[in-house]
Amino acid sequence: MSWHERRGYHHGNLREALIKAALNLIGEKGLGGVTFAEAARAAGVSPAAPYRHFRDRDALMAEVARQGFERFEAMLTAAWNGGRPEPLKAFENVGRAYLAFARSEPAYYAAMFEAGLPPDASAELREAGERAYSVLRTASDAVCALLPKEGRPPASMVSLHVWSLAHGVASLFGRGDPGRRKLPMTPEELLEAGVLIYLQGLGLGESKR
Amino acid sequence: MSWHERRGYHHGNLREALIKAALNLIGEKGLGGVTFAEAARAAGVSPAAPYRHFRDRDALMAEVARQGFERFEAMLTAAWNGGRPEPLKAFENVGRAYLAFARSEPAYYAAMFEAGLPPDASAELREAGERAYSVLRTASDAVCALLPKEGRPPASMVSLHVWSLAHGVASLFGRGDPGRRKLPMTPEELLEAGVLIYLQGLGLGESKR
DNA sequence: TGTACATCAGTGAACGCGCGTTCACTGATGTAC
DNA sequence: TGTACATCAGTGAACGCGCGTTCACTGATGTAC
Repeated sequence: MSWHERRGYHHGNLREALIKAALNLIGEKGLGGVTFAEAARAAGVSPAAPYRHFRDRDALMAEVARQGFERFEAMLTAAWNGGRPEPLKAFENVGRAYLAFARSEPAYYAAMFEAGLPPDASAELREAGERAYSVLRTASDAVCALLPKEGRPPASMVSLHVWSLAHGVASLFGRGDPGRRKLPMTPEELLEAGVLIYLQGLGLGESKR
Repeated sequence: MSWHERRGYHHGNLREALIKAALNLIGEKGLGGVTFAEAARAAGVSPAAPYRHFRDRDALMAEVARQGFERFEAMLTAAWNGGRPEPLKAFENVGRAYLAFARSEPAYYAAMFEAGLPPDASAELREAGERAYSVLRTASDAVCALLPKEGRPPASMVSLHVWSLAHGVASLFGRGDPGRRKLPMTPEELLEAGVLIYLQGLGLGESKR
C-alpha cells in the first residue's frame, strides 16, 4: 500500500488509486463488490472524492477494463513476437499468453469480459479491445498464409475460432477458482492440444500422425 | 402473469414464482439486479415471504442455475438423439443445441455460468451440471470410437475442447446483446465451422478437402 | 360429517446499514505579473 | 523573488433510498378422531 502512505489534502494520484482499489475489490468480493464508496475508502479518501475523476461506477469499471485490454494487448504482442521464430510456434505462444493473462490477472479479465459493460461504453474501451483483437488477427493472417491458396479459410474466422476456444477454456477452467471443475490436465495443455488439433484440421499438421 | 392472478392469503406456488421472477430480473437488469426484495415484489408477496423457501439470494440463484442445467441437459440429449442418424451429424447437432440454449435462454445461461456460484453451492446443482456435461461426454465417446485405436485422443479431452469452443462462442457472440462485437457470420455458423475443422484435425474429415 | 387442533405460508412493521449523490466549503497548487 | 489570484482536488455533513433480516402475528390447510 505504498500508494497510501503520507499525503496531505491532495491525494496526488487518486485516479490510479481508485483503479487499483477496484481491482482489489474484484479480487476480494467479485464484480458486484465494487462500489464507489468502498473504492474511496480503500484509497483513504472521502466518498465524494471519486466524482472528481469518474462519472459513476461504470465509468470506473470501463477504465479498469480499458487498462486491462492494454496490458492484454502488450502480452499478446510480446508472445507473437512478430511471428518469430516461426509462425506456428508463435501462434501457440499467443494462446499460452491468453491463458497466462486470465490466470495472472483474473480481476482485469473479469472487468474486460464479464462486467457486462457495453463495449462502446467509451470509445477508448472499444478501441483498446479492438487493438487486442487485432494481435490475434495478425497472427491468424500469418498462419493462414501458410496454407495453399485454394480452400484457404478466411483468417477472420480462424482468429475468432482461436479466440473463442481460448476464452472458453479460460472462463471454464482458467481462473484459480477453487471448486471449479476438475481437469485431467492443465488449462494450458488443454488449450495447446486444442489449437494443435484445430491447426491440423486446417491442413497445418506437423505430420505427427 | 397468470401466476399472479387471484390468490388468497397463501400464494400456492411461491417457490416457482420466485424463480420466474429471478429469471425476469436477470433479463431486465442483469445478474446484479436480482434481489430478494424485488423478487418478492414481482411475485406480489411481502419481503419476508421468500425466506420460507430460500435461505438467501444465493440459494435462489443456485436453484435457478440448477433448473437451467436440467433444461440444458434435456436440449442436449434431444439433439444428440442417441447418436442418430449418424454420430458426426448428431455431434454437430449437439453443438448447435448448445448455442440455441444460450441464445433462447440467456437468463438461465447467465445464472449457470456467470453468477459466480461455487459449483458445490448445493449437491443438486453440482449433479445437474455433471449430468449436462455427461451428454457431451457421451457424444465425444461415440465420435472418438470412430477413430483408429492407435493415436486416438482421450474422449474426455475432446469433450472439453468442444465445450470450451461452444462456451467461448456463446459468451463472446452468442447472446442477443446489441453492441456486442459484430461477426461476419452467425454464431451457429462460426461454431459449426470450428467443430468441423477440429474434427478434421482428429482425422474425421469428410474428405472434403 | 363435524369439530379441534397442529402446522404451515405469508404478513406488515420495524430496524440498521451501506450506497449514491449533492452541497457549500477549504486547503493546496500553479501561474501571471 | 514575491505576491495576488484563479483553479482545482478533496472534505464532511447530510439526505433519501432500497436492501436484508427479524419478529410476533394471522389466515388457510390438512388431519385425527
